[in-house]
Amino acid sequence: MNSQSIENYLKAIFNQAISTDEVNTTGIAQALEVSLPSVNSMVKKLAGMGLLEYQKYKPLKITDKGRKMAARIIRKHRLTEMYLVEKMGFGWEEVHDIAEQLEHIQSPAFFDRMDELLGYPQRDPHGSPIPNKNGQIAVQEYRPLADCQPGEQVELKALGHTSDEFLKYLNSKELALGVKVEVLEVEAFDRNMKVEYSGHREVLSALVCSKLLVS
Amino acid sequence: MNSQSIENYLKAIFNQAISTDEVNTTGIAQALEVSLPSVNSMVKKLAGMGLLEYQKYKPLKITDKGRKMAARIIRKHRLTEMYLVEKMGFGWEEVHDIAEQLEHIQSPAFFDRMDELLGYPQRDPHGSPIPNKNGQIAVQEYRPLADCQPGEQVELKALGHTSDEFLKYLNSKELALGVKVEVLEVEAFDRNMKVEYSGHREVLSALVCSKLLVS
DNA sequence: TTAAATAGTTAGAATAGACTAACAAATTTA
DNA sequence: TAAATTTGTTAGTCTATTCTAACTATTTAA
Ligand SMILES: [Mn+2]
Ligand SMILES: [Mn+2]
Ligand SMILES: [Mn+2]
Ligand SMILES: [Mn+2]
Repeated sequence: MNSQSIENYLKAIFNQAISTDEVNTTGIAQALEVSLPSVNSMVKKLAGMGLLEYQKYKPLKITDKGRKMAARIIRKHRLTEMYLVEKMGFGWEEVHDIAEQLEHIQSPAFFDRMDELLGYPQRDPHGSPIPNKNGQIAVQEYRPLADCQPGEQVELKALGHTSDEFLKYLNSKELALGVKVEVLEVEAFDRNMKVEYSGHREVLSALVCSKLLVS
Repeated sequence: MNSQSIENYLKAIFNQAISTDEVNTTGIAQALEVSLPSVNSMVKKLAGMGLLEYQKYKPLKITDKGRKMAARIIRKHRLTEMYLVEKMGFGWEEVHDIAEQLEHIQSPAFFDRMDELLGYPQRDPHGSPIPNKNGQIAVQEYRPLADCQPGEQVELKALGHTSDEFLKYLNSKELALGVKVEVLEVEAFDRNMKVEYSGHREVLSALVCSKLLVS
């Protein structure tokens, strides 16, 4: 059985591989808040387990085996988040830290039951795809709101960032998944957007718009 | 934050203290399937944390602080078992191993929500009392079926033993909590009991009768 | 294209938690 | 009560995971 440490490192490497492809040691150290040498020694261990390809001074490459294993942990994380929101009444800003722990529970039956009770959901409460039991994960086909033009009407589908603070900010603006958003104006200077959705009229910063994924 | 190891040792010591009062190192080693020296060194650590009183070669004594901390872990364990049975459809024989892991989750909100969704249950699926949030635990006021006399009518309230095998055995006999049992005969030689309950007529061994707690 | 800055590595040490081997105390049995 | 058995302790080792300090390779900038 893999330790929680191993699982957390692997997951962090997998997540960075999605966004940047070039995974570097420093990024993992920052994501996990550990020292560079800690990452270095764990990377060697993961490579020894066949989960990474590792060559000194080269960017890390996750193997298919590693990808699959990471996706299975992420599956548990996201099913848990969905369960906490849908079945236990938590807000989407409250569930990540709990899921961070529950993702290490060893009990296929426990997660299968969650999955079943939830009706086999495809996405977690933040719109991220839930990998299947084989560790396969759907690709995100959404684009950031920031890429939209004035006059476009789109639907909020997922988030590119899921910190508590951002989620609370979205709560305060009543921005939730499924909301239909119309782009009214884009400020050329700073790319702020004036938008309208469910009776609200708001100006959203470029930073926020880059984290709202729509279709 | 206490490690899972610390929590498991403390819980094992607390549990032995309930049944035997005289807690000895060997019993803990057997319960946790670790070596005697492992227990010895952990005992010293727990004593240093003020959770045990420890004197060389003397039986272990758990302190009030230790008792309270253990009860809070057991609260999480038993709430989890109840939740798994009541809200997720698991059988009472399936939940212990999952609860053994979930009891270490650090999230008061998670367990508070379980408690609330369950309607603040007093007992777990095996009839054991659920300690309250302050680490106080109700005393078991039930007696073993083995102490009953022929002609008595009693109700099955809790179990004195909760291994998977025993629970599956009870399933096979359709013996569940709440079942009304009448003692028909007691065999003087081996204390086997002939009993009747919900249309069944069975002979139960003395061992089984000693583990069925009734009132 | 050398110098500075950044990124990655190695060596060595600390802590937690487990173990075996050897021994000592306490208890049981003869 | 003396011997045998059981129980508990100590010493020393091992693995996992973390760290700091020192160093090296790579990348960026002057
Ligand atoms: Mn999350
Ligand atoms: Mn985690
Ligand atoms: Mn249990
Ligand atoms: Mn446990």
